[in-house]
Amino acid sequence: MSEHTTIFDIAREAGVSIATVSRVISGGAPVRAETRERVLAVVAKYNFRPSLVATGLSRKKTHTLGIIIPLIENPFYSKMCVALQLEAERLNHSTLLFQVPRGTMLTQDFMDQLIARRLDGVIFSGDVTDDASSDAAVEGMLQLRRQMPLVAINLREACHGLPCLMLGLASCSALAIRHLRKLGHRRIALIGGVGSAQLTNTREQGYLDEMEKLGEAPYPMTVGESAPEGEACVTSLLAQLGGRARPTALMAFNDLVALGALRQLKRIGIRVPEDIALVGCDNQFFAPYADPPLTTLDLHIEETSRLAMSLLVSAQTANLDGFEQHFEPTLIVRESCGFLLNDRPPA
Amino acid sequence: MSEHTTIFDIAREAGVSIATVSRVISGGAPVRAETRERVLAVVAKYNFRPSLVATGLSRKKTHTLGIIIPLIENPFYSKMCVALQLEAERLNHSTLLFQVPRGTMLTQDFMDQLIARRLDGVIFSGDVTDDASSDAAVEGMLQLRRQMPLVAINLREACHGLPCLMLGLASCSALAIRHLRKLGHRRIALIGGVGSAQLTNTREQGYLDEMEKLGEAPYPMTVGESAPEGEACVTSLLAQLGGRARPTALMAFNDLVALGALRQLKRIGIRVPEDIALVGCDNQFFAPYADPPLTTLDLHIEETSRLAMSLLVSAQTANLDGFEQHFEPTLIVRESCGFLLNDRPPA
DNA sequence: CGCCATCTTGTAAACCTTTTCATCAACCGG
DNA sequence: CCGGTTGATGAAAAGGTTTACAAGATGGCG
Repeated sequence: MSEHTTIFDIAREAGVSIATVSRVISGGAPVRAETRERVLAVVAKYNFRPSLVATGLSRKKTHTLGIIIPLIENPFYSKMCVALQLEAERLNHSTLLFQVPRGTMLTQDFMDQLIARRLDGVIFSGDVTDDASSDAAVEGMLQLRRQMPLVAINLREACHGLPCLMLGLASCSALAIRHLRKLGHRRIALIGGVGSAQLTNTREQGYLDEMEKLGEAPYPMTVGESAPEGEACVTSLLAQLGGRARPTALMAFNDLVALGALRQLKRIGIRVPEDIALVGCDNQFFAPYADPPLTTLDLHIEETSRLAMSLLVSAQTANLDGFEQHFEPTLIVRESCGFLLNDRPPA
Repeated sequence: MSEHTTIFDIAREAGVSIATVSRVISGGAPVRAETRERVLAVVAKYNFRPSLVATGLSRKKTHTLGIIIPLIENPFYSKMCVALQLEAERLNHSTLLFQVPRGTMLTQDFMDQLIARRLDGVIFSGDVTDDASSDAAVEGMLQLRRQMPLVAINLREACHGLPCLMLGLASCSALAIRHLRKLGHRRIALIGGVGSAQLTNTREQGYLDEMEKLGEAPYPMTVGESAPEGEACVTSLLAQLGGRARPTALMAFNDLVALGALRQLKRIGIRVPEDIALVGCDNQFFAPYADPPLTTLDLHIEETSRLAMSLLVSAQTANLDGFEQHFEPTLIVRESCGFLLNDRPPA
């Protein structure tokens, strides 16, 4: 396309040196008022902006951040991505988007590419599937961090001083189960999950802990995080009951799984919440529109994401090693668990 | 962070000049086999990759593309974004994500920023709200195109030779209405929309045209594109009937609006599909999980997005002026419109 | 054996900024 | 009136790569 006007063009037309132009533009050093005006006029005339690739080279700051998530289409990550991008923009940075599917590890090639781009930092989010890829993921993050600031969202536990914001995944289960408990449920099953072997700060962990406190044996666990998988989960759960009484309440890994469960339950004639209670997770936009509207948990991703992003850009001057913060979910009560008489909202 | 190894380091250690290193890396020019091996060994040893900001400067190609959409959280754009990013990656490019809310025009500042980043191209998608911002958007795209390749997804009509992929938005309405017609409906209303004054290739246009062919007066139109707005739309539609018989079928602007409508209809005791048929649009992931599952239209966004992206990168060598392609939606029949007796799928 | 074409490699310019250092003028206090 | 600041500006280096051009070596051919 057309040639870009450079700082030389501006300098020539304004009758000054390029150093002076640079000074009036970046505004750091003193320039005589009259000179500044003259330069500014030419700058305005040509709508000149210094090439960010050139400034990137000389300043060693690209004003570009990376976002690494499994898949934008997952509404959980959509939310995160919206908040991250908007916050980055507010802080004068652009965001490069990368999707690396869950369970896929960060290849050396991928990381080299990030490094070659000289990003000012990177946000990494995405659970890990099993111990092998978990270790690989952590290894990858550590390697990346050696080259650029990194903050992780939703790491399971503090490790190697990686700056990290942890969503209260285990708390989700705890909150949900306590809620169900108050409504009189004891036979509670967890459906869906990511099938990881290491359980620290996962919904699985919270479920197991809370059931133990309750003195109830946990139900067999199933794997899945999408709506179709949610359907399969209830089928599979029901098939694995082996004589044990059917649960009176289901806790879904997320709202997607809950949606699938809802459909499958309906299909086989189990009513929600009359026959079985159901609680979702993530408070997705569609949760209020399920039938019945889903009781769910809000993980405050937007807030967390914003914080992660501002932390990341501050990391360019401050040291974030070992930074760590936990976020607690809040319960959103709708109708999928039924109500005690005095809890029922005014109709 | 740690200093990066540069081409100088490699050259020194391999005992050659930087030009030679560059040649073995980019592989264009002939290098003696033995020299190549020696350089490659050092490159491997340090895991060297040329800085993309430096190559960007000297080659005038950043291998970076921009994606401009209104809001990732909207599942329509999520889908698009997934496909765009993945395809770009496949073609060895990274994607910068920008969200500019619908109705907000591209500010000069924003565009200058894109230009300053020396992007290799940009994908623009996002309907426009009214004529003023539509003109502004077109103006913006034209200005951008003067500086870098651009392809638009879902422009309403060919204009000024902007390369453009058009989703068959009007066809959606036509397809939906013809389907409803076959099921015996004539009193059909459109709910939701973007409230634009210029109707070319919009669902509104298709609706109006098709109703005219049908010899039916169109129902008043409402505005909205989210689920909560969908609820409001049915309320507002019902309030504006003014004595006219209630429609027997509703066509929603998209699945989100349909979801909202479903909820509101249920609330006021109108059953779907028994009392009123409903068709959505976009075939979102949640459409099969609505109750009843939504009959909807698939716009083939993934395919379109992939094409848009590959077009964009090819645009760096080819001329795309005036390129234009239309995509036709396909109807996805589920249960929200009911069935003629012989159409009912096997239970 | 001399000349030309071919390979291989190095030097240096170009890409576009920022920033350090130097220069020069003006100004201040003594 | 002079040495020392201070302020404004330019020259040039640095940042990391690609590439046009030059140069040296090698081989073929007459």
